[in-house]
Amino acid sequence: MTWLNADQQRAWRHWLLLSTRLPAALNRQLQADSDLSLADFDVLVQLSETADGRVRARDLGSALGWEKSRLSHHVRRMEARGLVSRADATDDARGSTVCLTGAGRAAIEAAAPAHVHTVRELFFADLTPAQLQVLTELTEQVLTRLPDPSPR
Amino acid sequence: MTWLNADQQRAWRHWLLLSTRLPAALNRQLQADSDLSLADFDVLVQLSETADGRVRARDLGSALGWEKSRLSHHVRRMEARGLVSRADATDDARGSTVCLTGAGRAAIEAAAPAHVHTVRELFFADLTPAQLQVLTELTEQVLTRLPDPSPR
DNA sequence: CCGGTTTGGATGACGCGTCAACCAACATCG
DNA sequence: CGATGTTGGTTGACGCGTCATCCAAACCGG
Repeated sequence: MTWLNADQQRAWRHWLLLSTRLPAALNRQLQADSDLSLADFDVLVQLSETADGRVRARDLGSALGWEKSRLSHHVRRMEARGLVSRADATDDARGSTVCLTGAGRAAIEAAAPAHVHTVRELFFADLTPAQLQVLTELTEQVLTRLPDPSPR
Repeated sequence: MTWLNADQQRAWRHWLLLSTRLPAALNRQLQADSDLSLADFDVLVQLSETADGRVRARDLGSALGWEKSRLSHHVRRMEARGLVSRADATDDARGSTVCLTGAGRAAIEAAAPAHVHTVRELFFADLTPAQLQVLTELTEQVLTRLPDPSPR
């Protein structure tokens, strides 16, 4: 069996560290400043990008790359906090539609500036265009090799 | 306020996706093949790298970059499964020492080959040396800018 | 030596993410 | 039409990670 070589190990440990700490740092900032989680933010972004602030749950899930169970749990919690509401889909009696509430819209509008600022500051601040390009290629390349998350 | 430009957005979304899906994929593989989580694996690696398979809890926590509360919870769960045991530290009456059990050693030895193979396959397979170097620089660069996780 | 602070660790509560199971509404094809 | 899938969504259980809180031992200044 071949273990990773020294360079790979170094890259791998740093990657693992970064891919846990960066989201954690963003979460803390969002939570402290706006009482939202990163996942809340992602949901609100999707909803606020549509004209009427309503998205079919199925489409929301696939846009976010979430399992339907995860989406269901999360939307339930967000609904309890008044950020979104749920309605039945018009064209499919099984379906469900997630709707952005006024409070939800207010929350993301209040949260976005500071969040974007933090992302820029923590991640993009010192990245050269060359690094950015390599990063983009690299992530896309690895993502294509990942097994598709099976819709459970 | 300046939102991210198109390149940055693309890189950012891919990054976010990858930094959740790659660990998830590894977790699934480890779980399915060896009934271990990625976190279990990390703990076992640390323990198995010492001569006697014992590490002071404090040191284990800082080696992993974990909060002490997280470590405490995790070790408790691993202890319940027989992978590690706990003992009092000899030199400090407050201290606690985490010890690798026979079952723990067997578990990591059984899990390592397939796990390493998956990491290589999913992440390093098609990475060029140039990409690897940029990735290493980039992660180190960003990590230094991250606020230190306060030892709670 | 005594009082205050720091350190090492445990615990309970709570939000998050996955898995397994379930159910009702479509779809398909005999 | 009816049997047999498939799709959209929910729920419960459980492991994970953070926060807040607590406690005892160790350290440190006067």
